[in-house]
Amino acid sequence: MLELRLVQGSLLKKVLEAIKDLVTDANFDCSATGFSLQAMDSSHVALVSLLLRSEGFEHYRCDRNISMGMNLNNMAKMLKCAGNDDIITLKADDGSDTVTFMFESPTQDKISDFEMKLMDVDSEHLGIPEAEYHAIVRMPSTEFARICKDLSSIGDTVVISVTKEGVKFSTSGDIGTANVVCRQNTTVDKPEDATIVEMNEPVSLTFALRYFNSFTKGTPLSNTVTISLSSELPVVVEYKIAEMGHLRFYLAPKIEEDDEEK
Amino acid sequence: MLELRLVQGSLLKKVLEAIKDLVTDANFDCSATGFSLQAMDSSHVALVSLLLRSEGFEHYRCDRNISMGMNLNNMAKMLKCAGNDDIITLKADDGSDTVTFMFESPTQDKISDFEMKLMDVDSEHLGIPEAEYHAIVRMPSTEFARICKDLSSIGDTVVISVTKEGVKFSTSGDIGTANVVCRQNTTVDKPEDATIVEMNEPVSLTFALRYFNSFTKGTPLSNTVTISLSSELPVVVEYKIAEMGHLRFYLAPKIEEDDEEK
DNA sequence: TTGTATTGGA
DNA sequence: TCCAATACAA
Repeated sequence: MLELRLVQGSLLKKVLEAIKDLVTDANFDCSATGFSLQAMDSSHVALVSLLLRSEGFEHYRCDRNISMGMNLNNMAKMLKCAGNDDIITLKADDGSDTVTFMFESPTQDKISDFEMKLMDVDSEHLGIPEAEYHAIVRMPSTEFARICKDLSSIGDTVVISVTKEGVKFSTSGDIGTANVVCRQNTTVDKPEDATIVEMNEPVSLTFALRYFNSFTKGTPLSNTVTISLSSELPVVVEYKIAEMGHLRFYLAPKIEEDDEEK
Repeated sequence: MLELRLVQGSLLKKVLEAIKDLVTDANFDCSATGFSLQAMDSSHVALVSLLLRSEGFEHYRCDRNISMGMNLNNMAKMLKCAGNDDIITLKADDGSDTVTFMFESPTQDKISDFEMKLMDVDSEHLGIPEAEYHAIVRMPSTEFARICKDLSSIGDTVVISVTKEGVKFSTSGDIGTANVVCRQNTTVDKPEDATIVEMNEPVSLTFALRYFNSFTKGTPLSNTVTISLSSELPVVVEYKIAEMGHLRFYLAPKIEEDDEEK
């Protein structure tokens, strides 16, 4: 028996909007610790990792560990039927091959339940080692999204270079080249507007922009985004989910010697 | 060496949005006087004329007259990467075949530079004689845009008739006919809401509506539009650019005896 | 709450 | 290619 009651149901809606374009099918893993997901994107290049800790739920009952395979597009379709202020309760009976989403309007005047078939999804649960990163950049999530979108109108790849002074995003394409420099900047009115660079070693890595533009679908989840970089390691783009956990995206850098795939 | 610093960068963004659909490639001409462009539309029927006077720039350095050929779609793409509050600086070194757009965010925390290749563009710099017009109509630019859009759902051509009382826009098509009359009207709260008709002689001219619907892309540049008409002369549709200059569109009237081109 | 920007559809 | 509906920002 599984029953998870999430008062701020919009969080789950946003999470699905953020990952459904990247991952089509995935297993949600429930344990006493929380509700989590780990999946490769459909092209098997990027990794998505979601954690919603049990403490973040108003009610969290998970009798035994369970893994539920879902089609994320279908799940997103159902969650779209929940109001943004609705309380969402996720239920599954032991041994059932379905999951039920219940939506309660704030006034309790409208109660909906949507039942969705579960599916078998191959899961390769990759252990992600905790790593020390050469550089960690925190910046407003909207600004990061804007930069990724702008640069992708010029080129296909982005070079992210971090120095003490700040972080530089560069690209080049047929019509020209572009560089966007964000200076470290902590003297802002609101702390979420700050751009903070923690750097142990300068680092400069190249990535495919199209994945970044998928990652930035996570923007509605948090005002800030954290980008962790080390040479040779996948970059981590993390959106904190208030009081509950995080949504993280991992993407391996392009190696210089790589030819452009076309 | 060329360096033009425009504090209100959104102006340049709007200018490019206004002309990029009409003209694909054009030469920007820089002289001590200002930054200007003159180009025929791709079907060689309408003429676009832009002037941004040097006094309107915060900093204007143009060592020698220079003509820079640009693909306006590519230039618009790059300018879209500037924030609306950004300061835009346009730079070109002597003899260089590229131009650089620099965008500074208001807080100076984000500095971007975009480099674009220049191109050779055939330019036929037509002298546009200053003319006396039979009638000059000034009206709210949004109203003019609305009329052009509305009429183009009925017919392909518009007859603009100016009398002392006001201006009439007429069209007819398969499904019927339409007349929109705007009366001279200066008793309004805001001066930009006025419709003013200066008329020496009544005039009635016919134009292809599709060009007018391109011209009205200039609407964001100014609250008012000025339409200058004389029989036998191209109409001038002018959007003033505050403190800097203007964007003008010229279109020859259809002659009554003309068959419909199709 | 309004106006604007973006996205999806015709 | 253009327009409408929607989502977002001011």
